[in-house]
Amino acid sequence: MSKIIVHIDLNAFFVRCEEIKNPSLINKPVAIGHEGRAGIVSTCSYTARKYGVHSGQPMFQAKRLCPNIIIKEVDFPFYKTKSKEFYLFVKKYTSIVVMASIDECYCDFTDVLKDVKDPISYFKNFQKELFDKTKLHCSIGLAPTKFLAKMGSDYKKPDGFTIIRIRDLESILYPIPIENMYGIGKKSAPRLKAMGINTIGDLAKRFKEDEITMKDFFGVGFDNCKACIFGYSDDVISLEEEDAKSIGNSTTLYRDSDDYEEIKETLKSLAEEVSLRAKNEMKYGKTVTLVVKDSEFNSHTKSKTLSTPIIEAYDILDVALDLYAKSYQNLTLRLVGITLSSLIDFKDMVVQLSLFDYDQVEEKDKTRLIINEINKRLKKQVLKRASEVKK
DNA sequence: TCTGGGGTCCTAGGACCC
DNA sequence: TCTGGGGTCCTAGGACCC
Repeated sequence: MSKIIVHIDLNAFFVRCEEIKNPSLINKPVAIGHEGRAGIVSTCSYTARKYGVHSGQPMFQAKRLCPNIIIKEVDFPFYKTKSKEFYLFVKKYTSIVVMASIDECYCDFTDVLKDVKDPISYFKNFQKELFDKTKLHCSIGLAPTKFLAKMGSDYKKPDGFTIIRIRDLESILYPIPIENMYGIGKKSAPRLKAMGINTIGDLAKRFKEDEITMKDFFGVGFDNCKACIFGYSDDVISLEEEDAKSIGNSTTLYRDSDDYEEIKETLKSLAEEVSLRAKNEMKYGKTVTLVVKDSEFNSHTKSKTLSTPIIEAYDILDVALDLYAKSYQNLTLRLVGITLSSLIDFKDMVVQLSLFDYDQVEEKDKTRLIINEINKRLKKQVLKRASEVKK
């Protein structure tokens, strides 16, 4: 028996949130993003899309295409609140829900739909109720796998509902252009097209006829890709929280720069931000990566893995400055970023430390553990205060 | 004024150990 | 002194997604 996997996507989510805050924006061309240097469109309204505005576009281009466009700054705290409302709403329907990002989730409806005669009216009602309760719009995909459910929710927007069963692969999935397939990006799509593969159906055909070429193209992703397009890929919604693998912060400089002091100041605040987040998540990290973009927009990374995990801003900054001095002193930079990875949980750090004779632990490490504990308690207090204020 | 910022996963080469 | 194969870790880069 195949499962019933549902993918729910909140349509033009950021824009919709802004419309909820300010209903006069409804039916207007709206773009979310910032207007400064290097500003790009994060999301835009369906009205703006009619002018050719789309996400990822430089803001000045959006303004050129649509001079009346209304630009709103990203308001993450509010979007997170609405996202949480959405999650709790879905949770009332099925306990098996996992948010895949701020505006989409995967759910398992296998048990829930057992006795439902008419899933179409069931989900139409779901959409209506979601709108009544949260004022959010959504598209829904229902299928036996996560991949097909995702393709389903993308099939008709906004407010769409699409079922893709195995017997619908030919009629629904296969006509879809290859560039719209989840997992095929702007590098792979042209390469596939050059091979005469223009739709997912073409890809399926090629998988049947010429497995050798497909293995060569997809490498380790071959099995999964094949499973996706023939309808037997992953259908497990795991409720276990995945631990973050890295914590990073980057910023485009006010202007391209090779000025050591200016870059040092920027790196300092990036290191502070990374350190703060690492402390909030109770994670130490062993690897520091310095990310830069040069004035030609090429990305470069340099990383260093330490024997001792670190969390303090000055430690992170030390490594980042060292990497900078070694490799990028003479480069004019457009963007700089710092990422902390090879993360180790705070509680595992304590275990690691206790493996040593405690007297041998350096005084500064003891201090750090105490600082961390204080941060943890402070954070709890802040959250408590915040929830009290809300009430 | 050309092109953000947050991530994950994969590849490939080199160092090093057994 | 020469030979080789497996495994792990580190580093740099790149594709992709939201």
